[in-house]
Amino acid sequence: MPKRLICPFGQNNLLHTLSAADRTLIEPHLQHVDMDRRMVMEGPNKPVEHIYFLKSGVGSTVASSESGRRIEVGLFGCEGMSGTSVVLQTAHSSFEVFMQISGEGFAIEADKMRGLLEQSPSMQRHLLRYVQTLMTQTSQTALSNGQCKLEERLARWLLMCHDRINGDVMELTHEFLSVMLGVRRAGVTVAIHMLEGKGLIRARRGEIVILDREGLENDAQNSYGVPETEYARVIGFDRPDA
Amino acid sequence: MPKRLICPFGQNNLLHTLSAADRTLIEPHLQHVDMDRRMVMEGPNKPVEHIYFLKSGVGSTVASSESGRRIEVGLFGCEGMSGTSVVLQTAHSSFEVFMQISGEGFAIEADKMRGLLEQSPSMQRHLLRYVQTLMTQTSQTALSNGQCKLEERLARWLLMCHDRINGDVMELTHEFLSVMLGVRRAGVTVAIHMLEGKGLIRARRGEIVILDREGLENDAQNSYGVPETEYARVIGFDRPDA
DNA sequence: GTCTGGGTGTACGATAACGCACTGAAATGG
DNA sequence: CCATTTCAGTGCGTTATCGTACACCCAGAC
Repeated sequence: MPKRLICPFGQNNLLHTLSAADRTLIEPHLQHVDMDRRMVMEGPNKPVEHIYFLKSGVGSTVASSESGRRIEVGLFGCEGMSGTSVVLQTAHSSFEVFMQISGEGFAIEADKMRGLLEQSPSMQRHLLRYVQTLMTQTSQTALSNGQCKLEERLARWLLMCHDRINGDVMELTHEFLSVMLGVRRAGVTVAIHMLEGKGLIRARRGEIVILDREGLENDAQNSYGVPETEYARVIGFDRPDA
Repeated sequence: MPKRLICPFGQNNLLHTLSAADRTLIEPHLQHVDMDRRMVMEGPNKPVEHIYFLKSGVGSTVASSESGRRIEVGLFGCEGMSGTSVVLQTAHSSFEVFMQISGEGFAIEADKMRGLLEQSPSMQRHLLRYVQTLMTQTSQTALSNGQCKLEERLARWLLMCHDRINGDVMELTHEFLSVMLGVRRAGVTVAIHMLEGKGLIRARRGEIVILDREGLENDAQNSYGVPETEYARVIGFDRPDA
């Protein structure tokens, strides 16, 4: 049976799972925004100005070193948010966070968010618990980067992305994936052919379609699943209202 | 000029940098403990029972997947603490956390810690800011695992460990390092010889001595330094008292 | 229609690690 | 002191990925 993060597409699950009181508190401050591909939500060593809760689309957190190496360390969609450093009470982010796949979301000013966190311990608690799942995700990424073959890492990435989109079609170029995974573009092409050869995906120009999700999970060799399970446990998908 | 996390050896810097009021609050609950190598501070999918603030020694956070792959995703000494999932308001940890290099520390029961966090927003804020530096560390580990050669990763690891010990001598076996870095034991042996050949370290049976810290930082090619700088900024090393 | 550029397929030698296996040296413990 | 265990050094064929390079294909622009 396939595991999967059941993302309530078209609404943000972090907001959805807030208590009624907290939702009432935050809603007046949320502005609807279109989030286009490549839109930058925060930048390294810059103060976070806005926090974004996605309703659709996928965002990516990329770490970099002074020597210009880059790699994706986190990914989120309608289950998550940007701006976790505000939740952790530091103004700055060490990472670049930007949109990978266009979508829509809600923005809130960082200062307002800080005020709400102070005002509502339950909201703070909720978002802190989300941060924990993010840490788990990043840790599993570190594990994956250190121990898995490219094919496996690609399978994992596609699964995580698939969880966060509506349907089975993703608009992605090999070039783009190579940046996320921190490998050669040509390497991605080969890995994609492997997965395609096994009938797990279909690749077209600028597009990858998931054909066999369960097969992909198998191929990912358990490098998928840990943060997803944790998310279901610590956040869940139901409104807490009685 | 070498960068370096200046760890106030022999006391815990997170406790040291608390406000006087918060120190008064937490001190009655702290129990002094000897922390031997291999001592387990928390285990995967188990509730955290105690939180440890190290005064000396080094602890390690290891992520694992169902298929048994393991790799270190974080490391801390007298600058940090275990049990961050309590700070993030989830009872459980996804990781195994254990001592790598024996030392001493303070233990506090998880429930008491939760109470203190609720009671003192400033203490919570302080520890949350520490969590942010940990996230940065894990992210840089993910970057390092994905993009750097073994020699570079080893240099980074040795630097991080060096920051957290007193002096330049570390008791470590190749076997042990191979687990931390997620590579073959024989690979570690070769990498150590590289660094030794450059005169950066000296290796004996079960022991590595740092000879040229600045040279090591050079060798690590900027894969060292980001979380260390962030720690200095968000936590610092001075008491906040006026 | 042709041009142009982004995206993809492919090749090939080089390199970093791997898995495995065996040896020897140093510590430990009766 | 000798037996045992732990740790380190080394070799060798194999594999994954790299760097680089080039040709092709498709979509939109002119």
